[in-house]
Amino acid sequence: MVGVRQFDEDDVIATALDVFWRKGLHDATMQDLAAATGVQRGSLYNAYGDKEAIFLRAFDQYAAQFLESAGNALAHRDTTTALRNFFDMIIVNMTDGSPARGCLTTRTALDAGISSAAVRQRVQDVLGRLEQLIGETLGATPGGRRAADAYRLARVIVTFTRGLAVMERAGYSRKQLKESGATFVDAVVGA
Amino acid sequence: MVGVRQFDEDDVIATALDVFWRKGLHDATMQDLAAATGVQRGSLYNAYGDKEAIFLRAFDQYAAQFLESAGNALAHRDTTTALRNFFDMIIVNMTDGSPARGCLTTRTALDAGISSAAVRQRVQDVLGRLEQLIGETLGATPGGRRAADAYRLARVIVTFTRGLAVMERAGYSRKQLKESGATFVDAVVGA
DNA sequence: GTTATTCTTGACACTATCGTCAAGATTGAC
DNA sequence: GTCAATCTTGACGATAGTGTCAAGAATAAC
Repeated sequence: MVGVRQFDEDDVIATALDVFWRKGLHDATMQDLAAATGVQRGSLYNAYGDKEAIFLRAFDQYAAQFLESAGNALAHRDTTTALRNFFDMIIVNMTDGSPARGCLTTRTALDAGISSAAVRQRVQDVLGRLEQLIGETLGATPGGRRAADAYRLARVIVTFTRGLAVMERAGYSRKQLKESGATFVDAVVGA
Repeated sequence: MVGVRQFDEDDVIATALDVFWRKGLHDATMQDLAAATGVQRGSLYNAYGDKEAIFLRAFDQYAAQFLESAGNALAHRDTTTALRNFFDMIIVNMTDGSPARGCLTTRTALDAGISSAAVRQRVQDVLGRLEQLIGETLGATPGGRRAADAYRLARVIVTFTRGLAVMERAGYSRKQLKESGATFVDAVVGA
């Protein structure tokens, strides 16, 4: 290696994630990324190819961290506690920052101008793995549900979390989201 | 009146609604609207001012029709039946067309590049009125819930419908959405 | 210290979109 | 048929974004 890269790639991706999280893939421009990272547009093109490539790296990092947090939150013997933790985590994740950043996965799923198969696939992967995690949690309950029921319910829970992300964008406060989350958990699992 | 308008305003708004529904406020361009309606860009600017004004008209029409459909679907004595009808309506609404158009309200709520207070307000209005409709339905059940419970649950139901809209965008089929809807209704109300 | 390689930089060409405007076309009212 | 108001049309300037490229800067290896 000669003529060495002037910036730390991990830093750039982490900063890019923040930009994409706030603006969305479509609305974040290369100029935004250049300004936020302090790396010139040309260098970014040279290093990564194009905006989508940067997004994919950032999203992968986000997804890994997100799924790990979800897994941790769900790691409780008591299903109700596990789900409460999980919802707390989800809601904090989307209401964090000022102004709040919302949920990147949901924003990306709704981003109109995305035809990229790679991006769609990532979104589906995150949701699928989340479903899996929750399904395992529900099925593993001592004297728990039948597997089919657990996974059907897991999908309902994932769907509800997506709904929370939309409500956050619509202007509902963290407190309101938490109340809905609690009501949901009581209604669905507590019963 | 002299120099009379060459197009039918209702037709234009209806066509514009279709364009916005498919592309979103941000991604639909005046050129798209001009091409779809057959009315030149300049004429649209002359008649409506700008894109947002057209969107607001189209969205109002959409919201009125949507809330009426919701009200009809919910108009059943039996709460469970009412909710089933409601979810059928919602899911058909978002999976209709090919390719499916998704949910306009949800898309608009997530649209990143929207700073317009007017637009945000419309989204909140639709969700608020929907909550109201569902709350009334739940509260009106013979021997029904306490009002506070009904409205808290109504918000959970609205949230879940938003989740369905996201899942549709993520690639879930009408059939899968209906299954989740049914599971949700059973879990939340059937219990 | 020289070299060869890689990165950085700023300018460039291209495309898309917005909103505006003057000139022309249209038509109801008289 | 003429007039006057309104609509339509196509062109314009401005802005913003994309991706590319040649020239220059930096540095690891020798």
